[in-house]
Amino acid sequence: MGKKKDAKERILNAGLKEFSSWGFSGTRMDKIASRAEINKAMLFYYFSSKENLYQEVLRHAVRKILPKIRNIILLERNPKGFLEKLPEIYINFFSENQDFIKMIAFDLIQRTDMIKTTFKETIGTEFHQGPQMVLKKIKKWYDKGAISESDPLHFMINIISLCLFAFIARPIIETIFNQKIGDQQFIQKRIKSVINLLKQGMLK
Amino acid sequence: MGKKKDAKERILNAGLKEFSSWGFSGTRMDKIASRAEINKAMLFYYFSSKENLYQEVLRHAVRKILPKIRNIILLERNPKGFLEKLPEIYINFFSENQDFIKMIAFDLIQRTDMIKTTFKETIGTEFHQGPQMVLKKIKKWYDKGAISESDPLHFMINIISLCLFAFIARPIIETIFNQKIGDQQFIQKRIKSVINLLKQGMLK
Amino acid sequence: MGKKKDAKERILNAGLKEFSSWGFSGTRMDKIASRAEINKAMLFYYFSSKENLYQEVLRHAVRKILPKIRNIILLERNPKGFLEKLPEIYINFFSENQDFIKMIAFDLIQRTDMIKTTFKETIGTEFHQGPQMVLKKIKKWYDKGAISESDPLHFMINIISLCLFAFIARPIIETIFNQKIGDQQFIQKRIKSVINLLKQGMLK
Amino acid sequence: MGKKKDAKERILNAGLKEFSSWGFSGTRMDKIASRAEINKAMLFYYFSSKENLYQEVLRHAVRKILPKIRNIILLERNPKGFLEKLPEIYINFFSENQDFIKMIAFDLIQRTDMIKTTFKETIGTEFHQGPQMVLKKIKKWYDKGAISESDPLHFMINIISLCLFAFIARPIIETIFNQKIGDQQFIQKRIKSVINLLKQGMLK
DNA sequence: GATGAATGAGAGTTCATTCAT
DNA sequence: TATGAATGAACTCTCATTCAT
Repeated sequence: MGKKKDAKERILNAGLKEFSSWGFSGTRMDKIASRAEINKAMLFYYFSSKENLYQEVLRHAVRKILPKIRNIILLERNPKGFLEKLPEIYINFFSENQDFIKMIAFDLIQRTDMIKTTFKETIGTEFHQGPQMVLKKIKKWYDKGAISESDPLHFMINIISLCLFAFIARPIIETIFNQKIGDQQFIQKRIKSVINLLKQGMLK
Repeated sequence: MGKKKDAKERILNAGLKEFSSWGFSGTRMDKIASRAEINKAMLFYYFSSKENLYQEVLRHAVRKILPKIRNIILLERNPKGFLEKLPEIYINFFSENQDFIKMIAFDLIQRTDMIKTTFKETIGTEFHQGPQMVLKKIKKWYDKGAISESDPLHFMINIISLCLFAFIARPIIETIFNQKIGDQQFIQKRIKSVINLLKQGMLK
Repeated sequence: MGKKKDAKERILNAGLKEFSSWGFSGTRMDKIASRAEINKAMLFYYFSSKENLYQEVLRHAVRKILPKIRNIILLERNPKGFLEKLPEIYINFFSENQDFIKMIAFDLIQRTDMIKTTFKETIGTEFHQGPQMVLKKIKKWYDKGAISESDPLHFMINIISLCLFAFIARPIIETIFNQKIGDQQFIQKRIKSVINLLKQGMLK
Repeated sequence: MGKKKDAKERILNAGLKEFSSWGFSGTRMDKIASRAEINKAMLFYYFSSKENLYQEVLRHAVRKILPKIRNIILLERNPKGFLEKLPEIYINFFSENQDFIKMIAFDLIQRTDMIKTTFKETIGTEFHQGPQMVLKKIKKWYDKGAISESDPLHFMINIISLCLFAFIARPIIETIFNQKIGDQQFIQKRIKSVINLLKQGMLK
């Protein structure tokens, strides 16, 4: 019984690695199979098609990640705490789950509809009306005069942009500014810089 | 008006459109050919391989874009002006050149080395020591007490993240927050939000 | 009776037929496939490329043939027997393996290095120091005054030329001298003529 | 006027080099063009197709060669002179015209009918009934008891085999016997060996 | 569940040949 | 004559998918 679950899990992990490295069309079923140490035909036995495997991998990853994010977003009641805690959690999380980020990034660029659906599904079951509630909460903060950004959407976009973008663009940043970005060091600095900017820039 | 000489240019444009939509392996040479209204064999006549065409498209795009960006970065002497002008120029530029952004994004995720090379080449000839000079300038601003971010690199990353990320992540933002992002409207708001955040958050 | 295991063998045979008829570039993978009664993709499944298939066919043929030749060459101890037996064996062998001859001939003319390598490999494992020993043996015959040709290399070249060349040049001979060469009849005469010439011409 | 003839001649020479190196299907029109320092379209202007160019090259070469050969064959009246002179002339000639030999060899293996035709044509106009007369002459020698080979055809095949084969098979001989064949040295030895063998082996 | 062999549709690439000028 | 661009058919090779065992 253990072996079976193993196989599916191994395939999903292998799929994540491959899809995140090569994108959908760049990924080869052979490579997933050999990475998962499984016969190629078994991929189809378990997941019936590349398309479907892709979606399952995405779903699997999204499902693993969303819960970790929603709590902070939903529970934190005051903006200062929000802006102090979110970046740390996000940045650490992203830096530890770069495969996942890459896969989503690929998907965002290319297959708009699929990730929309996947998120909707997962949000639907996991999140309920989370996002709307977050926006409402932020709106209230603004109405109370606690923050300076009037549009809750841009409030969130600002946060996410600052936390996430560096991980996608790192190679180009390294090239342009000719600076090797050391892992841990960079991440700690990034967290501090983002928190400072957000607090000074959006709190009143 | 040289229909003939056009061919190369037409191929490069078609290539940009296709590669930016489908990534490297997802792109079909047939589609590039028909988009460029040209016989498929001509692609190979001019560019000898898909790989090479891809690189040329990237190079072509980078070469077209870098010059437009460098002036503002290099010329502006005071941080307030810098933070007021850059976001507008960047965001407008990105929103008008989404193909290019997508293509670079694809490449960033997947083929780190190639884009590094391409940028180095182009920066080498176009930019000279621009990036280093920018970092020095920012450092000086900090030393004079004009800005609050001590690390020039993160100063720049903050700016670029806020300007660029929204264009990549738009579909997911639309989904999560269930809001259709109207083009012009969104862009104008984005510019304002970013400028506010940056000025309030990083100027002293 | 293993239809499956046959596949590789069938491909090698079909490859020999086609390559020997059309040369490397003249040969079509489709034709090999259909001659082997196999899906075209299987060629690549088993042999990965045309180039590689070609080499395997060559290797396969060389490996099949060398052993049959070496025994006579190595075992025969006196020159009279040598010159009487060799031509018969060679000529019969060549006439029954014309595909192989043609393929090697093609290769000789065109791709010198490859066949060198293939022979070296096969000789290395099958033949050990056979050729050198043969030359030494012939040298001894000359030293004892048993043969008139002082150079062992030309001794061997003479034999091989007389046995092999007619099979390559048959069409041109037929044309020039306007004589249809009947198979069995021609071969028997050829054997006799060669043996006579060699014995009378090189034995003392 | 000079330039024009130049072009055709240059193409024919380039064609000989290429066809003799790569065979018919292995030869690329592009390479012939660039070797002849001429635009590719001009090949077709002058020779209308690859097939036709090939035949012209063959014809051109055959026409250049046959006359040089026929005189000795036809004029020499006694077998001793015949067997002494022919090998030297043949071997020298072959060693100086290896391209031609290779091209014919390719053709022999592959496109039997074409070279038959080409030879017939050229023999028809240049040679008249030469070959038949040679065979008759040899027959007479045998009837007079001057030679030991009763079949004139094999008499000729023996000569040609010994003179020509070494030039085709040189690479394989070098490999098998692990001996580098020095050009001039080898040729002189070859001539001597062949003459000795033929005289001792076929003269009475 | 598991495997190696098989398949068909299509991808990138090549090449002789032709066109426009 | 001469050239660079253009074309279409064919070729090698790939890959998701299925079959037989």
